[in-house]
Amino acid sequence: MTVSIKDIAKAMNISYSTVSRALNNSPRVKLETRQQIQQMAMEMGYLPSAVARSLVMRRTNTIGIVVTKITDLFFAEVIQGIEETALNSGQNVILTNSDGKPDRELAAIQNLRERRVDGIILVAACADQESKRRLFTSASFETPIVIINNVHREYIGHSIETDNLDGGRQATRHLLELGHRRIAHITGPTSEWDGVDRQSGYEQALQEAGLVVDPALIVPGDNRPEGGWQAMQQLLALAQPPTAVFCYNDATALGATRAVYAAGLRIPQDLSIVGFDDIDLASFFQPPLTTVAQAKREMGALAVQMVLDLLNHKTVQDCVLPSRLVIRESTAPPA
Amino acid sequence: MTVSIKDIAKAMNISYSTVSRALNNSPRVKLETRQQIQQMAMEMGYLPSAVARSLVMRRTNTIGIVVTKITDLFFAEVIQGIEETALNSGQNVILTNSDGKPDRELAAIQNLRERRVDGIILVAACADQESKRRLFTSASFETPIVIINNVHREYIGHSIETDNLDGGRQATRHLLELGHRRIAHITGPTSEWDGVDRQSGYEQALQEAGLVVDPALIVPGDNRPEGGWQAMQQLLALAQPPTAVFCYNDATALGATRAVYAAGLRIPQDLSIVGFDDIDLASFFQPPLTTVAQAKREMGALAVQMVLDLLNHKTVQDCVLPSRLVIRESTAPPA
DNA sequence: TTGTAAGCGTTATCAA
DNA sequence: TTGATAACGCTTACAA
Repeated sequence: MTVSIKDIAKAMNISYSTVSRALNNSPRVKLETRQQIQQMAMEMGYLPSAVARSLVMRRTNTIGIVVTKITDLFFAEVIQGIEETALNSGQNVILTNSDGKPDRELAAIQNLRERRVDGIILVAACADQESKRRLFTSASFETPIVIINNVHREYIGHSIETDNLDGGRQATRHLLELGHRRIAHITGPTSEWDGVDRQSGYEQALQEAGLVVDPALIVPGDNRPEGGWQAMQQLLALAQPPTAVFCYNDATALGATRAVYAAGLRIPQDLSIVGFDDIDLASFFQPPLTTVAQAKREMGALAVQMVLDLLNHKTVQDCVLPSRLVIRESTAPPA
Repeated sequence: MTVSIKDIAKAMNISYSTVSRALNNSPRVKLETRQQIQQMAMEMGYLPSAVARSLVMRRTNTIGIVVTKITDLFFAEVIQGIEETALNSGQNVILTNSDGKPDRELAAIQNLRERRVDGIILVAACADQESKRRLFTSASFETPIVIINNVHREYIGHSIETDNLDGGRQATRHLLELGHRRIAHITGPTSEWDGVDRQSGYEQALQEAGLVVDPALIVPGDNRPEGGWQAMQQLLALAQPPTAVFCYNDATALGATRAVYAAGLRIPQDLSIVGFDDIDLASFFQPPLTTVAQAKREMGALAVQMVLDLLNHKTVQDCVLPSRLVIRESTAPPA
């Protein structure tokens, strides 16, 4: 039922190569017939087959994205950046979600490769190191892959990251400058490097200030509100609870906030909170959240550029983007 | 450079049809050679070409999704539902984002069709009626399309919706039962039918209660926090401000909440707020948001099932899912 | 300006 | 159990 160029050719009694040319607006076919063919194609409801075309062209003009968690607003905003510049470069974008499952991530990458996408962008890889290595050796050279965030240390390749260490430092320094001395940290999953770096930044800032890092004040979260909520409850139950908390990300901060209010305390009067990411929603939190902004759109744009460069065999460099503290109303001097 | 079955055949000095069979684990090739071939394929870093396969199979085993706004958490959660059941049915999923732009939506659909996906799910279509009609006539029958939410009235086809009217009614009745009499409504974009229905539900509930609908209490939002924030400011500036507000969705409610706090008022003591969607984050809002839940995952699951049925030429029915009021802490009797 | 034919990487139908 | 060979729907030399 699907109409092909052969059908059009048959209907018009011409060769199908002419139809192909006409449809591609080649000057090598007389303007008149070209228009007739296009007209006919339209009438017959012709829809070119990208799969046939890709097969012969050996190019799909699409970039595949694998995102770790589609419900994470930080990722969603990065993706918008990717799409924007990809579309402007004439590349289509298809997205797949691994839902934080390493095996699904690997399967998704494999799938995209089988589809012969021109390049792949991993928005926060979650697969383990070993699988990752296999990814970048073996059949690797075929499809350029660039990773945004959460790059494993050993991997030297094509990656874009925020300066997480400095971000963690900025957040913590801000709290120190406000006069806080008991500053807690709710971490992300320990398997993720960005979280490790943020925590290091936190520890560095404390040490700079001559404070000792108190392990009791470092509590694991899960990068979702649930984890922040639980972690904060744990912190509030401490004999000597913190007066400020630096959270792995904004979602964690939201959960932490909830726990604080539920305990009958106020923010920032009784407790200050800092997040990370600066998702669009953060300025609408109650109170508006002080947080460390990542250059989300830029990350996406850069990643696309990197894929494109790789495709053209240009050399590319790993890239670390600066983070930036955004002070809003969730932080204040201790009571 | 990419190795194909022909390369493997050549390397092993056998015909490539045998290779093909072996790789598909056909019993029609001797176990021993089968294993040898698979071994060799692995060593040579063979990665099958989905595009070549799709061309001959005339099946891609993938469902395409077009989502209106990837940063809308409601959509993100629906998508999770889609992926879950699609993957369980052996279908891959590729996602594209129209970012609320009708032309991008249309382009995305066209693109998915050219890729010959087996079916398309529109998560909240945004294109205008006329384009939509064209979509469902002309080349329409090729690719089954089902729409989740925001279905145009004229379109009778394959769609899944929440009972928005009843949802709006439930939300408003809840406020009425608490004793509110001046209840405002912050709408979604007026171009979207789900919003129209929610508003109708709101008006019906008021009328049931013998109240007149005051146009001054109906203010447009934009289905994002920004819109809710602005609308709420407008409402608070009224000579006689409302004591309760029903918002088009949770994001709007978040913005509205912010405006209330910024004005120095409390929720729910001074003003009650109800949202719509029940995104995962809603229970972490401050205060936890009373809202109308949509069956997000079920919608996704149902949509996939519908696509699959359509593919198998079964008849399917439009489907309206019930909505459910979730009472949390953002609503209380008026002061 | 148009047509013929090869080839892209598979699957599938025949024969052998 | 294996091998030729014809599709699938397109692009693109090369001929005419």
